[in-house]
Amino acid sequence: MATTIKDVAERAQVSTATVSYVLNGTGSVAAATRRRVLEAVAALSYQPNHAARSLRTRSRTLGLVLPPAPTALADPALAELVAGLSEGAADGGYYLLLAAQGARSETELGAELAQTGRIDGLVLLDPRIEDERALLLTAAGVLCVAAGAAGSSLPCPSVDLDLERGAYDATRHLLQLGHRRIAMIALPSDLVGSEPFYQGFATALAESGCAPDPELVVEAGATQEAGMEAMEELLSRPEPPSAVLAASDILAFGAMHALYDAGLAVGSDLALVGCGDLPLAAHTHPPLTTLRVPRRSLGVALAKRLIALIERHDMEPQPLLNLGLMIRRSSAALQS
Amino acid sequence: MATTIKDVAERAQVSTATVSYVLNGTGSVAAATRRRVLEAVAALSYQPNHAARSLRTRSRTLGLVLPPAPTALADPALAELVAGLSEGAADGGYYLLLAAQGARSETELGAELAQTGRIDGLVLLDPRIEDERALLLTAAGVLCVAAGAAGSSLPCPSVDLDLERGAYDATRHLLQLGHRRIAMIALPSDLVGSEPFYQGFATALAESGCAPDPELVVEAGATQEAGMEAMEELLSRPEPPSAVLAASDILAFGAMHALYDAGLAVGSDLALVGCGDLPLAAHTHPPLTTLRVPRRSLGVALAKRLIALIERHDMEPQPLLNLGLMIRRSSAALQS
DNA sequence: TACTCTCGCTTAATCGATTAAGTAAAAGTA
DNA sequence: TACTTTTACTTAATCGATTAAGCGAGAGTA
Repeated sequence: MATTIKDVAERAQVSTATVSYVLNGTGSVAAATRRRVLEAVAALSYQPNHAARSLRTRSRTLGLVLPPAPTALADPALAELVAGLSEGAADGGYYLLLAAQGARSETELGAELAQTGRIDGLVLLDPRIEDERALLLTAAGVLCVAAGAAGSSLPCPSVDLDLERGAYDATRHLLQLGHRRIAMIALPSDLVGSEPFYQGFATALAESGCAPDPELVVEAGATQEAGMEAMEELLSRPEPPSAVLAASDILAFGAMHALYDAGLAVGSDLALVGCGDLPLAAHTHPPLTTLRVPRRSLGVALAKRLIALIERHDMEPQPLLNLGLMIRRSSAALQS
Repeated sequence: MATTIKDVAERAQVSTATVSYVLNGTGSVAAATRRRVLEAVAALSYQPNHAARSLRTRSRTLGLVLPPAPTALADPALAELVAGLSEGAADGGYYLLLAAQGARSETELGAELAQTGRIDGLVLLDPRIEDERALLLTAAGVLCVAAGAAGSSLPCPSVDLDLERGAYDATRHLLQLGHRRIAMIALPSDLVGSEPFYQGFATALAESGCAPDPELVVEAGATQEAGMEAMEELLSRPEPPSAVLAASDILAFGAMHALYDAGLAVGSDLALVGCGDLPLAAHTHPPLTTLRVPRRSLGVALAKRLIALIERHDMEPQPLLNLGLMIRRSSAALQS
């Protein structure tokens, strides 16, 4: 039998209410009594029952709905984020509940988890502009935070990456290497991150006097195949680029593939920069220059933001998380 | 306000007990009444409160303690397994609770989660021989399953990979390519998987008449560095191997590094086979021949096994999960 | 002195489900 | 017919915590 608050109360010669007051720091308890209670707690190694507690209060659990079948390559990103989430949750005395999205939509699942009191709040990944999930869940009273991008008008708080600055830095890097015809392979434009990323790219170009050529900006999907096709498209331009910024590593991997097929050497013939710094990025040939996303920190920050929302703490607005440019051999100085 | 069983009872003109009987399929309820209840449930889109339910019964939650700071490279493996776990949990009406291991040991955390009724059972990864966690937790009455290897004498059930067969197949593959001096880089020998893996290796060699040379079997750690050092050691032998079987992809990556440093071409100068089929394995140069571990299925099977244990279902012993040999360019026919 | 507060506790209601025990009516049995 | 049994429910106890309400005793105030 697990020890209950009753056992503790008996041993400490007080009522269960007093034990609860001591443990929660509510109520007023004499120092001597408090000590007796704490001794009893320690002696019995008492841990309050979760169900009983959350029947009256919160469940102290954050939720995350896993994408139906994560692309193998995308996994490390998720894993790191999840690790961060559960770390941030733990710091605040929370746990992380993972739900596999089966037949039901993320929205339905999230709503159910919240309504049954299993979770106190939900983390939304890859938010989109006018994100339907965020709208419906927030309307249903489910607390949410999104892993977003600054300036997005989501109905819920978000923790934001400075994608604009990241793209700016990456583009500056290419400019400094002497490139002028710089292309961009973009993610679907309805992802909240797409706009700021493009902005950073465009700003850097504008500053150096070369306006972005619409011919050299291709919106792709999110898969490696999409990156490959986008690269092929860029290569078929009358004046192909000498450098390419891809909005994700996955897209960059696809682009590398297309370049390989075209007999072009990444690095020397064409500079390529990705975004994400997946583990794979350091191991391609040549290793991929890319923007490192602090995924673990992002996870931690998301958890903390959500907990603050749940507990109605005020929270100073969080700074944008910076992406660091990892310079590797896929981006080299312009030849010829 | 969330709708409760009381609301449903009122609307269906029955007592809350009847509603509970209908929903749980216990008790005997007239068809007409059952229909009225189900209608009310649907009309109010009622979902039983989790805390209240698990106060009387189980929490329908499986637990997993995350390693403190997962190696970046090892992550994709974990991610896929976790996806499988939560899928398997969902199939059985369970969810997956993730706990970040902070200062406290996995054993302590697991015991707490179980004792507070947050989880009904725990999944143990990378079990070792005489695994302390499994021993202590099982002794404390915490239900566990381990991702193990056949024949291991863990105090809890496990779902097993056929590592012996996998290593056998991989070694056969190398033998068929004409290799005779085949080395093995092993994982720490206290992991339950190490012994069967070596057995498979040794059996294949014995069958073809060449006994394993103790000089060519190196026990390494689990990191890439360990793999690199092990490979260096093998290369320093008077008669170095022409082929190497590494017990994990990570070790193989390290080995590739060492080979690269030694100026040897993987594939042509020396054949290399890994185990795990991490996403990275298909993208190394040359791509790594490796044993694919069905991580998702393993996760699903672990969840199902644990749920059976929790619900005291008898379960026919599960077959070993097979590893498939993914033949890539790192293993080629013996030169000269 | 008489009154009001505050302190330190206890009693008991409560959260929302499950389930043992009880009961009236219908069905089966002798 | 008179009984047992089964069916289809209801009532109320229960899980283990939190917390509002209550209550003496001692301190503070007029």
